[in-house]
Amino acid sequence: MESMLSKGYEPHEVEKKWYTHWETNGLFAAAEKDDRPAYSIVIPPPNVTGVLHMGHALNITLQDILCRYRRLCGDNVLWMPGTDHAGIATQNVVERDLTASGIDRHQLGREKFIEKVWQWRQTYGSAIINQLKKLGASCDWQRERFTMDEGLSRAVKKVFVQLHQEGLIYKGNYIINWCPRCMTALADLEVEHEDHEGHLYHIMYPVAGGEKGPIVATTRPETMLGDTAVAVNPEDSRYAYLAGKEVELPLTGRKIPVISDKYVDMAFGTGALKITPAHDPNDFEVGRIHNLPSLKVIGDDGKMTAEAGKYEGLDRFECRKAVLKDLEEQGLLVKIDSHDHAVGHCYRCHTVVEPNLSKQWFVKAGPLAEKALAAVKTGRTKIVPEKWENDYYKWLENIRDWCISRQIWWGHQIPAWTCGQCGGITVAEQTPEHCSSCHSTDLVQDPDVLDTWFSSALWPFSTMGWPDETALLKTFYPTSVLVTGFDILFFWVARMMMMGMHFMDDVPFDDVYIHALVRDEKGKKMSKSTGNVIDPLTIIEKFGTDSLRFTLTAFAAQGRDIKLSEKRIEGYRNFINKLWNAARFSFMHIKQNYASDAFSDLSLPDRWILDRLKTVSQNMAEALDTYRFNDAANELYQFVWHEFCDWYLEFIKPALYGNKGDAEEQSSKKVLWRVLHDTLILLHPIIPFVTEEIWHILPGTEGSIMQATFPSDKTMSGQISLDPDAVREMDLIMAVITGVRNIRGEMNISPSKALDVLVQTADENTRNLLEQNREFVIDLARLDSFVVEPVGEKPKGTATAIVEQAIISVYLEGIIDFGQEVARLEKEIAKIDVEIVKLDKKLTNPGFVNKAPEDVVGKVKLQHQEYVEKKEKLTANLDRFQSLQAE
RNA sequence: GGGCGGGUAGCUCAGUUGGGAGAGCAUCGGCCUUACAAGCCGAGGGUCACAGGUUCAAGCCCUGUUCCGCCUACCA
Repeated sequence: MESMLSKGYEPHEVEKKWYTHWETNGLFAAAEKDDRPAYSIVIPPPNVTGVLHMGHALNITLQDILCRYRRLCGDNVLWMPGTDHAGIATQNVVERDLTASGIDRHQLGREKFIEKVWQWRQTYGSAIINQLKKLGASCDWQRERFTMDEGLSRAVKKVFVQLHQEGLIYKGNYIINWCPRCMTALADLEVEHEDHEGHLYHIMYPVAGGEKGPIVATTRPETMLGDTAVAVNPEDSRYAYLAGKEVELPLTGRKIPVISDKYVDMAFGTGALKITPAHDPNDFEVGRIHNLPSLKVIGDDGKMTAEAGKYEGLDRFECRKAVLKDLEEQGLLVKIDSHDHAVGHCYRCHTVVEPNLSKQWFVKAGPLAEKALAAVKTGRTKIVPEKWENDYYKWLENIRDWCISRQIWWGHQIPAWTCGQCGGITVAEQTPEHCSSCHSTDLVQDPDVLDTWFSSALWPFSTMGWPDETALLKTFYPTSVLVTGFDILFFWVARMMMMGMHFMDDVPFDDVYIHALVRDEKGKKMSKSTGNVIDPLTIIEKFGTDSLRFTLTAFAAQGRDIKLSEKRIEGYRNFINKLWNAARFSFMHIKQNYASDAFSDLSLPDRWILDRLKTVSQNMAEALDTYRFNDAANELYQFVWHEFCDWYLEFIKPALYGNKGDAEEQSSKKVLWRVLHDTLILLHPIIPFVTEEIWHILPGTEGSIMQATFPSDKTMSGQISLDPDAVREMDLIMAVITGVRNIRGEMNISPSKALDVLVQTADENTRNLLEQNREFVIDLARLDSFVVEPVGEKPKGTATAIVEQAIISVYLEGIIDFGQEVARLEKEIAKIDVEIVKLDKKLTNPGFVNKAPEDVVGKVKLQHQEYVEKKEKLTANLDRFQSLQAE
């Protein structure tokens, strides 16, 4: 069989084979009702038009690890998959496609356009899903959902109607963020602020009659055309003379009042503030209080309106230039200061957002936020790492109403109808026949659609069939954990909490695990425009999925971003290959099923590796239970490579080759089978493909490794117990071997040259231990002779290493120049001296000896003594060498 | 403006109640030892950003400084 196994692991065929196998055999399927404990995760639905990026890869890998792990633990696992309709993003994509063929969506009309988008989804919507599958995602694909599905749309309507009835959704005229390119309103969250070096323009507004008046300061001079007042602080003596007067608004000929409001900061700018209620949220508020008219001078298309007079039709930024030029000509532009300020951009197309007066729908967020806040404060839902809880609190405590209407076509159309007769609004789940106010049938549905995040907020329960009371909800809601990046903590997590508490009367998830962002090797956010993206699919093509998964897992430390480079992935690809080869080697010797064989005649390495296996299993479980993914990965890496491969396999080779007698051969084969078997299961959640492949070659396994049982006290059934004696004893044996190897390496002695070694120690236990395991030492240190004796005559012409109490002497006569050994010993002694000085300082400090806990003092004393003894032995040797040299 | 995170080996980062500074990669030396050169054996390398403080003891706790990153905000 081993001849069938290639020398290097080749992932591609293996991955395809097993993914198909898992899926067609229903191994990802959750049971709606079941006696097993339920474990559930809803996927953060990727945009239906999206392409897989590293963020997804990390996010999916971590969820898949948890799901596979919980299945191995015997849970009934539901991983609910699906996609998000991503209103603005998707509409933009399809529009761009139309534009390419010279069509405007308005030519097409709403219905045709939406049809086009559905077609688009039909064609490309499965792309992202297939990419998730390439990552090995073990989602229950039979249950895949889409936010525009019939069922989910029903949930959206029901939520909208109920919130409206409860007064938590309202329509009103307010300042909102407007993207002139997407031609839609945006929520506050959807605006990305960037610091810009801008200017603060000081403009003189003459008092009526042309005399000098107040000077206002603004960063957006074009908005002056929409000013309806100038405000000053009532306590500002500089402007007292203006109270109640009017000033002339330059370039317009309009007269506007000077009003007093203590909102104005006397210290900022000139202390006189222009008021533009239609284009600034603060001004809007001031205008409301003072009953000022609102004048909209910037249109929804970003061009100046008729209200802007001669500037009509100019782009807003062109208009800024024109206004400044005209003001300058009239001598009214007093001064220009440079001024840094934040400018809002659309998070979808990066156009500068315009605050605009507009009639929109809003969610009254306060009451919903309270419950969401309490759920985390009381610990009902735990956010991991905990530090994110603060951000969560802060945002919810200062939450503002949420603008949910979007002026696009792709999305859930708002279930509200305006009456052509009385103007009343009827909100209903089903298309109403009559106006709820005047009973007219002249009804037109609101053309706007809802914010995509409105429907994603319902995801944890809408995907499970809500508003019906389904078995799925009963079994799996609340979900066990939500795994996501911090960038959507507010967008999505907080809103799911609000909706979950309000409509399900319970949190949507017990835990929230917030993972890092994946960046490039320089720490920059990966983006297409910067061209620094590492494409997961390319990586998979090159290194295989398991390599990518293991890399991401090993770097998924809590609270820090992941800087990824190909070099790293290559390193973990080597690990996969190492595992593959260890298995290949094992299968040269394991030809039968040892599953039910009791252990007997265990050698020291056997006992040791079983102890390590058990410890690692426990650590692995603990790490995954607390979302310390990197710890889990590193623990396994260390164990597999540096304990199992580097030591255990080397130790048992002679036994496997039959050089140690039948009993030890059988014993080691049984243990090898068990360790390989359990290690594969431990690794499977992180690297599912290679483990499944090896699993099927391992004699005695049945079915998929997905159906195996995670190693625990139960499965180890008392056969494998912690064995601290074995660990201690092995540490000594390994130290002796390393001591000899060290001398060999430092002295440049060829590895093929077998050495003669003498170990002297007064400790009888150590002598017995070394005698009992002498074959191991001889094999791994490559010795010709190995003598163990009580301390006696010091040998001549040897290099020395000290392990615990034992003096290891390697005969060098005829091999090496003794001067080299002198240098080596001096170096070694110098190192020990540093340690002794450090420990001396502690022990001569009365504060330490008196105040430190006894065990700590004891430990230091012991350590000190050990170093001193070691030094004495090395020094004695050094002396002999020096005298030898002198001869 | 407010808040948060970070600064540990050449690089990327671990370091969970304060008690012997770690890993991977890179570097250097030696090896085709019949699972693996995507490998094996060994070695070197750190004033834990800086300055104070608490403590017998600080990478870890406190204060300040500095640099970097991010989030958030209606001072025009």
